[in-house]
Amino acid sequence: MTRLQALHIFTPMVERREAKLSEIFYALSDPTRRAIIGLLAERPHTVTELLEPFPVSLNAISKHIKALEKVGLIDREIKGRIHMCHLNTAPMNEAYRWLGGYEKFWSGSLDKLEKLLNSRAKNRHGK
Amino acid sequence: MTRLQALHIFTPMVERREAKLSEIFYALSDPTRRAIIGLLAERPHTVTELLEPFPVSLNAISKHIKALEKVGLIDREIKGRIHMCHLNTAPMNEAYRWLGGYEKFWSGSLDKLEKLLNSRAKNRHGK
DNA sequence: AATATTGTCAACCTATCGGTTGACTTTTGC
DNA sequence: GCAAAAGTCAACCGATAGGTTGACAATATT
Repeated sequence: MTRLQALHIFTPMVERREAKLSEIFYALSDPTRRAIIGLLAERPHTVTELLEPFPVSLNAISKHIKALEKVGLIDREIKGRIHMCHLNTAPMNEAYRWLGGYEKFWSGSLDKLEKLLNSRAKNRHGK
Repeated sequence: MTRLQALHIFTPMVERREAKLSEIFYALSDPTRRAIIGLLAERPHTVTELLEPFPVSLNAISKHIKALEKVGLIDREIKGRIHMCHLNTAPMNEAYRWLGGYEKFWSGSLDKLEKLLNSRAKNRHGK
């Protein structure tokens, strides 16, 4: 039983990280939300500025922003009635690293697989 | 109009790629499906083998497999009554590259973002 | 031939999602 | 002071997701 087969007896820590990963992937699964992220990658935007490109209501955008904020992809800076939205890519890093764990399959390089397996032990000391 | 603001006039090609990206992210947003992928990364599994670690019905797993198959993450090899499931990571590559487009934000190498990153967290050594 | 095994399909249930409209609060500008 | 502007909150709606149970088809086993 070396595999992660006992999903239901995951430790709370791993369980939480799994849940977080699910939320991040889900947040990124909506094209409007990804487009919002794209806009914020250029510069911070207000809510109405973020609304402008999309053929939906202000409320819909407000919800998307709230969803992105909840998973940490957006920081909100409130100044009077203006809500300035800033991109925070930190949560993406986790998803990126998860996918990166499978990079060996498409890179076609056995060296990379070796390197990955070797670096797995000391990975615990990262960050 | 340099930005991708006109989301609704995306070309069909880009539109399709966007849709595919949404599907992939969505497929990865479920912890059971990610765990299935983890198992298949070791070796191919039959449907019942994939069922074993999870406290759900066979039908539920069958649905997850079908979902993963639909987005191309699983190839099914049918031999008699046995359905052998193989992992196909190719679709992940697209999601990986999309996220990679934002790598600069957390790698801390872009001048425009130095300020933001510095204000948010202490500087880390480059890669 | 009879039975167990492997897996799908169909119907259903509940929860949630993304969208809407409408009412409301707070801030800003005239 | 008052109206416009910027957003949120609440309620609702149609679609869909993930789960279940039950029936079924097809292949192996005895």
